[in-house]
Amino acid sequence: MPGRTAQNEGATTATRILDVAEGLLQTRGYNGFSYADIASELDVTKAALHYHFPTKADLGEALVTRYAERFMKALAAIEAGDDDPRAKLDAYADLYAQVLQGRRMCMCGMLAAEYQTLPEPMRARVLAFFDENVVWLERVLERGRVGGVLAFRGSAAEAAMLIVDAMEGTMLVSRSYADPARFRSVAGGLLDGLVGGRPDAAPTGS
Amino acid sequence: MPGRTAQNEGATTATRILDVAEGLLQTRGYNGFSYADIASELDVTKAALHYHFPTKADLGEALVTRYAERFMKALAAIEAGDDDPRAKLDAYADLYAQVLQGRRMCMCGMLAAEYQTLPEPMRARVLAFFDENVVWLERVLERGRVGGVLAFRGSAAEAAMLIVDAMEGTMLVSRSYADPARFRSVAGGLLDGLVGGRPDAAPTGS
DNA sequence: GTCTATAACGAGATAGAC
DNA sequence: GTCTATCTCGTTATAGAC
Repeated sequence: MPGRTAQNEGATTATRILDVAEGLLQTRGYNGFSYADIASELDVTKAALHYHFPTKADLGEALVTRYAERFMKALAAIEAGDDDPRAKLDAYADLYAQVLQGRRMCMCGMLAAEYQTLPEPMRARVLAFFDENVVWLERVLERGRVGGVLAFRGSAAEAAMLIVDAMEGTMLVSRSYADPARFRSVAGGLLDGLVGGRPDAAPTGS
Repeated sequence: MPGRTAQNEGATTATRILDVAEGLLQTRGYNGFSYADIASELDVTKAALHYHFPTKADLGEALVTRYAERFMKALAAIEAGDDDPRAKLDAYADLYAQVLQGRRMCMCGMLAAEYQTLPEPMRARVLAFFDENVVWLERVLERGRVGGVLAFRGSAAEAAMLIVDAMEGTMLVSRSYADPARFRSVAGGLLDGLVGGRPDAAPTGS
């Protein structure tokens, strides 16, 4: 990739703005960065940013829309693979683990914290992201149960919500410790305990 | 309680400031409220607030310190009870459920999202809060396992981290949906699946 | 301990030249 | 499409009277 810089020189300006703003949003939150921050990283003026994204609400909506679309494509890619259901769940957890690199939080988890301060269009996108995650997981879980390779208590919908919420939560906490290994340990332990798919290790000590 | 108002007229001014600021912090985040917001709710001037808490960092540190102390006292109260370990875990989840009323997020979960923008003293308090939660849970889990009433995979430390992280995560997501029932369902499902303590319902479909 | 007043700065946003 | 310049407002914080 010749000529590429940290700000992705080969891309359109709008895309480069989104790339920088995305990093700031996932690191500092929607209320934790300004147009001035983006401008200084890209070495352009604030006015130029307002040409591409007139208001911060416009920018925020574009950011969460792009993020959600990219995430759904990644889910579709996992879906298309020929792995077994447990491997799909591991791949799902790995999506979050990748985001956690560079001390980034899941964008929608971050926005969930700031939910009460968000413009309405952003709120709707955040909830849609969680809904779509739950639907995807529900399908994987249900198929795994029908196929006899996954076993879990309760409904697939409840298990799916638990997985989404636990991913967001352990990401949130592990990021504060700057410890991606903590995330991997907790996420792996959740999947082991929830759906099995491995030789059932006898609980120790009893 | 005669003479009490929503702003707790009977308390000292510093306490009333903390009460209002606490609600704002847990609802909107540290970067989502200002001294002007507190002043308008209490009907005092911003200057009066700065007398009690010179800087916002001072206020933030006082808030997280008070919150953590109160939470640890609640944990000690559960510890002192003669309930069985599973009941203690349910009581633990109920602490979070109570916070979620009024659309509030756990203060330290909220601050974990904003971690990168926090002054160092606040950061340390947030991590200490999580550490103390894990230590408390670890003890409950270990005693339950030794006593034969709890069974879970892996180490007590890993299970404790999973519980803390999942509580924070499901709180974060459920609050966006304004749906405390969602929290209760997911938190209950986690404890059922993780530690049992109930008749082992056979997984369906396999 | 609380007030008025204001300083000092940064945020989001716009006008108009180039 | 990007710039300079500017505007308005909100935010944190301080000085000094009461």
